Amino acid sequence: MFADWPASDPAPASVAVPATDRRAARHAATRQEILDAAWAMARERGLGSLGMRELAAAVNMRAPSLYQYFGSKLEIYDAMFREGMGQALAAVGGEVDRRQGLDALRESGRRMVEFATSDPVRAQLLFQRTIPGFEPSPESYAPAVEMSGKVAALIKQVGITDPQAMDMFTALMSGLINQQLSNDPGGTRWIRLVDRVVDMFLAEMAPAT
Amino acid sequence: MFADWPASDPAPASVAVPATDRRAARHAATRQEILDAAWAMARERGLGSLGMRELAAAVNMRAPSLYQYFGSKLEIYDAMFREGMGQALAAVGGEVDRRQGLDALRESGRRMVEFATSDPVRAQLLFQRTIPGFEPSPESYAPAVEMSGKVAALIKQVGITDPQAMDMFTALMSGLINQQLSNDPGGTRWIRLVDRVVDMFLAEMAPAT
DNA sequence: GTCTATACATCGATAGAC
DNA sequence: GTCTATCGATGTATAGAC
Repeated sequence: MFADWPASDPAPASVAVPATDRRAARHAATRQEILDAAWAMARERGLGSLGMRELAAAVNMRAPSLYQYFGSKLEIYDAMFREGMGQALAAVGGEVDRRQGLDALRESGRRMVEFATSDPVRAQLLFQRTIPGFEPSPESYAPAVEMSGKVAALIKQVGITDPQAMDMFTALMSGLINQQLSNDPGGTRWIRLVDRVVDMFLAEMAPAT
Repeated sequence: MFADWPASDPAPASVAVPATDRRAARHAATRQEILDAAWAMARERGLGSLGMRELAAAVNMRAPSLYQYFGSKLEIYDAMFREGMGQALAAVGGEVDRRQGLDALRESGRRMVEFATSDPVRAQLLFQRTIPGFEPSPESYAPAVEMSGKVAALIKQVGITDPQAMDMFTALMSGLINQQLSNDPGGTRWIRLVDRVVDMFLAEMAPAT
């Protein structure tokens, strides 16, 4: 179920794909090389400081050649977003599917916070809207919708019927992530509050449980 | 106490200030005009899309003239940050000083969330670190430290001694703000959860109260 | 002192040769 | 499919008009 967004996804419709399978595979491989280099560059010099010339140099190309693989710089961001959201879905949903009830909800919270804080640049791309002009395409955003559905199902599964529960839960996790990244990057000051916050949430939502 | 960061603050040391008071006043006024135009432009086209030529045109100047008032584009961002943080301190601290106990803490939470969500661009500048190369100067950041101290005092004042209380409270407010801005800009979907979240926080921290 | 014209390096992106 | 050359736009430095 989570294999729908593999790292080596073929190119989107906006870029022409060569006819033969051989060429298509090579094209996809080069595309992935560029993406990997883009992640490395973004982590080194900041997400907003991606430069086409420098990115091209990192994969032994000149800048114009990149446009054979991506229609624009924003399309590179979109591909990164798609990749990152797929990872988020896998990280939060995968293990959680094998647990039940409160344990699963607690684990999903832990994984959400750990996933987001373990890669600040990825979190900036996925959860803040910070690149001028960039908005993820619906296809790239799809995993986020699926993940949201999974969390909603978890909440319902533990017997919480409060319609505000989902919004509160996402806000709590988002707050921990935000503070951790903003005020203690690389540390654990807010990460270690996750279990306590989830328990606080449960006490508010399902006092009987 | 909050008048220390008036909107018409004199120019920082990095830009030469004219000798006479007359000229200094005119200089400060023009500086403020530029800042106001910068806020307007940022709200219209996005914080990261501030352009020097366009900003200059908005105040009937050419781009190089702006450098008489600000040493660089990042210095404009810094002045905006300073102004915004002053407003944050005034919004959160001002009224709260006149209340006491739980009421004051609740009100500070409300005001924090309302302040941040009422101007998304300002919130992006103050609370996300999103402009490539920009970091607020210590002088501009000072109101944030003072505000943080005020909230800590509020928490202590209601009898909460838990050392994690401050981190949890800021995370809760930050999460509401984050979700509101990201997923329902202009709406109230998370804003209206503030009181409930604060109560949940109080129940966790001071069950006896 | 204030503002401008000019210039320059760099950016994302395009055209066309090979 | 990759290149060189180039375009228009950007942030910014400088020289000089008034």
